[in-house]
Amino acid sequence: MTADTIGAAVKRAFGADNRDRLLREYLAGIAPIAPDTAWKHVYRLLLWIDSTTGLAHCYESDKSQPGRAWYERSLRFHAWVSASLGSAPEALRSEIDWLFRHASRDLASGASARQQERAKRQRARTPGMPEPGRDPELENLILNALAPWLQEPPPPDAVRTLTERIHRHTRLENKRKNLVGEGFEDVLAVLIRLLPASAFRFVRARCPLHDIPGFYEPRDREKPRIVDLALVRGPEDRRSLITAKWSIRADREEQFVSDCASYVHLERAGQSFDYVLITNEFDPARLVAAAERQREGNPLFTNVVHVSTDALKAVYGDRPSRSFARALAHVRGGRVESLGDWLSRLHR
DNA sequence: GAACTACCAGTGGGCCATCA
DNA sequence: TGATGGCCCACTGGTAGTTC
Repeated sequence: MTADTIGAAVKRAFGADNRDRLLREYLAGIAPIAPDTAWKHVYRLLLWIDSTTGLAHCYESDKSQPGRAWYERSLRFHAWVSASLGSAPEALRSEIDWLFRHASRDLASGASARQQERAKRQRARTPGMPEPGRDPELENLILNALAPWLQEPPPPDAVRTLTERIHRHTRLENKRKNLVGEGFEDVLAVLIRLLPASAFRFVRARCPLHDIPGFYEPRDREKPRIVDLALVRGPEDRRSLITAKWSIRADREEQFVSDCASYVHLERAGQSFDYVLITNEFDPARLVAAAERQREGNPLFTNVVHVSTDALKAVYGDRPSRSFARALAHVRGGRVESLGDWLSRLHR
């Protein structure tokens, strides 16, 4: 990659080009990937620490606060991930979240001097305006909290620099949402490509449906359907259309059915295909809903794949009740399978 | 070709209703 | 009353179309 292309990538540090560059950097020397270790790479690259609990994120932040039910489950998840990745619980932070940490680094290095110079010229044309980054309420909050330990007020510039950094940190967390969404698809695609003796002849993330062999172009003025991840494998060119969702919400569950109906509608080869859900969702009710969802009397999904069913077992604990027990029954029955098991079967 | 706008699809957060 | 489930929101990057 040339200096120019690195510069272009860093303009969108969380965009597809830079994600691709970072993934190649992370995976250099790792290939081939053993299927049963794929989940470790997914977690090392994408899993993060919830800053409000200090624990690895496995459920919504508000329900994982100390004292609430998911705090104990988050503690178990954090302990399990730490042990499984060979890390101390306190050190897990630096073991995971690789993609976000490196994209953030690129974002900081990409904040160009040229942009700052331009901002200076823009402000010079309209003098007397409030300075960017000033946040008097936040400044007061910090100064009041630290007052007992301060011998004298810090210089205004130092306070402003601190508030700017806090704002930058908050904005960065918002960028994670996009990174986890498309990054999950990217990570799965590269891991599948790096399986040993891969039997796949077609692996593409965010693939237009009509680019997959055996599907029609969109009709009339219909928009092209985009598939999260598409695979074609084996001597009979078996097709797998994969919806990859780090987490699931009820409003997205309806989309699974309509997407599948569109895929069936636009199939032209007259052959069946697999419709697969890959997720890191830990909510048992959502997993059960995905496992049991029907379409025309058959399971909607050919396979329901979780990044780590061992993590699910660890989180749910020894005495699961109600929906937790039901989700575990699907795990034990194989309806919800681990990423490693699914990859092992696929690439044989 | 650059800059801008509108729209889309993805995510987690958070509020609130329901249920056991 | 606390856990759970449903829904909507804000925010992001990507893309297509338009304007200059």
